[in-house]
Amino acid sequence: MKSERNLTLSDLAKLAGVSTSTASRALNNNPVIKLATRERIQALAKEHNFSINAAASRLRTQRTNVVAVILNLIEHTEQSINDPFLLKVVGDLNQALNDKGYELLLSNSFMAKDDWYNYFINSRRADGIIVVGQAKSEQKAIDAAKAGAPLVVWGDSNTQSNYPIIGSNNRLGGKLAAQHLIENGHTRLVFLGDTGHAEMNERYQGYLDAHKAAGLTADPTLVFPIDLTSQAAYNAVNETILKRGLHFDGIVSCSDMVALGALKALKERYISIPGEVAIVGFDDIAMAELLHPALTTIRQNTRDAANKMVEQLLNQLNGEPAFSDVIDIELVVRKSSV
Amino acid sequence: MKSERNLTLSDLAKLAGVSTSTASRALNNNPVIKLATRERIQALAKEHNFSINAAASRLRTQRTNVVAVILNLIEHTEQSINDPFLLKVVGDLNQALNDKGYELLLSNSFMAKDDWYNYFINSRRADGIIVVGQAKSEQKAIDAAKAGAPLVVWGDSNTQSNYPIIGSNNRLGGKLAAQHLIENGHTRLVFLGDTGHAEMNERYQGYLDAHKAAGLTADPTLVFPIDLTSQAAYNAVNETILKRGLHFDGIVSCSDMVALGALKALKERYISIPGEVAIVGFDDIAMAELLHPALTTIRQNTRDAANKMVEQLLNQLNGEPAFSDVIDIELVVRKSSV
DNA sequence: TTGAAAGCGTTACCAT
DNA sequence: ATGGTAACGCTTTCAA
Repeated sequence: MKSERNLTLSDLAKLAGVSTSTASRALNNNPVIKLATRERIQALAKEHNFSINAAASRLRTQRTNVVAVILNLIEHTEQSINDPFLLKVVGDLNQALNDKGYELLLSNSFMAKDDWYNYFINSRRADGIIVVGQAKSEQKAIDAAKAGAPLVVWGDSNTQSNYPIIGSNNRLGGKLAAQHLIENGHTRLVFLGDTGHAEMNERYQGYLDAHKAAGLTADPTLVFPIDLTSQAAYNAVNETILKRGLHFDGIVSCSDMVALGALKALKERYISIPGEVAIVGFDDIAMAELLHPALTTIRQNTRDAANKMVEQLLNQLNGEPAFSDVIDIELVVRKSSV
Repeated sequence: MKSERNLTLSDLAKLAGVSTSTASRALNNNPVIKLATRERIQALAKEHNFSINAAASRLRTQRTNVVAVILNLIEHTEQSINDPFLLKVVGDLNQALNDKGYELLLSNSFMAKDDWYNYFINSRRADGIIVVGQAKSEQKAIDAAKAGAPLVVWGDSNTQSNYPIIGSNNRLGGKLAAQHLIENGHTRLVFLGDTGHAEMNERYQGYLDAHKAAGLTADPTLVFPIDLTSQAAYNAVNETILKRGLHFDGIVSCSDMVALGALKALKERYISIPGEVAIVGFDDIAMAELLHPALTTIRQNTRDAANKMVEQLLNQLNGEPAFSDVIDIELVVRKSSV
């Protein structure tokens, strides 16, 4: 109930007839305390609904057991916050962090103060930072890492950086997507994505790899450097068809949401999929298999990625070296391409 | 840099040639301190990258300025974590909380320990709790509120409870959806949603209201009490058509994701939409307007809802009374129904 | 308008 | 195996 003053550790110790030190050790399962004593005190704590005061504990230990997760949204495209892929990553991170005894403080790049190191780490709000989404400018992450913030970024792991980056094998993903379309007889492939963005550029390189491997030359006018939103994709596909007619027969998209926008533009014009235009997405969000036609896509293993990000962050917290790493991806073939 | 010991408030005070008290007041913009002094010290803090130690501050003030947001997922349907609607709500809550100077600690009902009051409030991890998604059982919320946790729940605001519930006008939503279909000549309306769930039942009541208002009698065999997932909807629609043929001409869905599953089942059978079957969703997630056909739906104003939830939570934190409240909804007509 | 000092509740060092 | 005690860094009461 609200009224009764909160039990403190020393109150609990008194109830148990031991010192505060012993009570503290008992609750932390310190083996130096006799097992019987430990169990007795833990039971007493439960009985009295006692919880360690996290603020005091954090002040004393200088650790919070909290990790700040920053969604690095791209300015001016508020859409990206609606991308289901992000939620999946956040959900998996929450799971992975909880498994290791950490909690997740959610933030995003619009709201987080500029100085991530000071705001989260120096102020002891969190022990480390995980950034989801490599924006075009990574200055804040670079600064934070330079200041000494334990930090892991989701993004393109080939990028040179002073912090570990975990990400999918984007180049392979782009290659698998284009290769799949080429093998099914589509050769004029639109690339829907901004090659100025590190991850997207990797996918584009993979797209080029596939062309080269097939002895084809990619047409640079088929690259549409759009924002990562359905709306942008819809507009881009509409415009190019208006201007040049149906001058392509396949689309490699940088996300499933982007593919969705493209799909809509095509369907509105009664262009048959995959007959006239085949399309491949990226991410494999839940919705992909529910579209009509179901969307062929490159699945990113977010569970695995989340675990690896947390692992590399914990390495830093423990003073061990941490490294960038690549996550396997796989092509999931559905009706939009065959 | 990592090596240099952290500046404390008293260090900063020394640098400024004032007492710790003065420095503390200056950083908190306490008007009792001369403006010039305040500005001088704030500038000094910025210059030295000083940040108040949140742990110490929280211990001393007994406030965290953190709110725990718990995603109350329904066991056994892991899909719900993928519902984009949830991310939207979380994003808006983050925004609303930040506007009021609070941070968002993310949790979900699988991971949050059973005893929310103890874990979040008693332990001073957070000042209050916002629960998103009224599961069928609200026992944890009831217990937390009984224990004195400042608590607000997103759900059906008509439910009797010992805590404020903010939610959409679900009954009106259900009515608008059914009414819209009826007005467009559809009279055998499937209701896709579990009426054992408070919010869904309200929508169902609205669905019944619309029938009554039109002088129609709803057919109880058209109610499919499915889980809130696309897959469940897909299966339910497939099965009923297999068993009974196309014995309905409209669908009122309990979420856009559910509508998506239904849509897929219909399209696979080449049933024309909205010609043979018209369909209305619920939520208005970003994807709704991008489906083909674009999905008519009931828009939930999550921004407004987030602000109201935060408002009612702050009321409790300030010892003021807090109340349940209803959020306006609106019918958004698109191609899936006309 | 400013300063001194107590105290928030824990943990960990040093004793025993 | 357990206890005494200092210290973590801040805010706030009281005094000047």
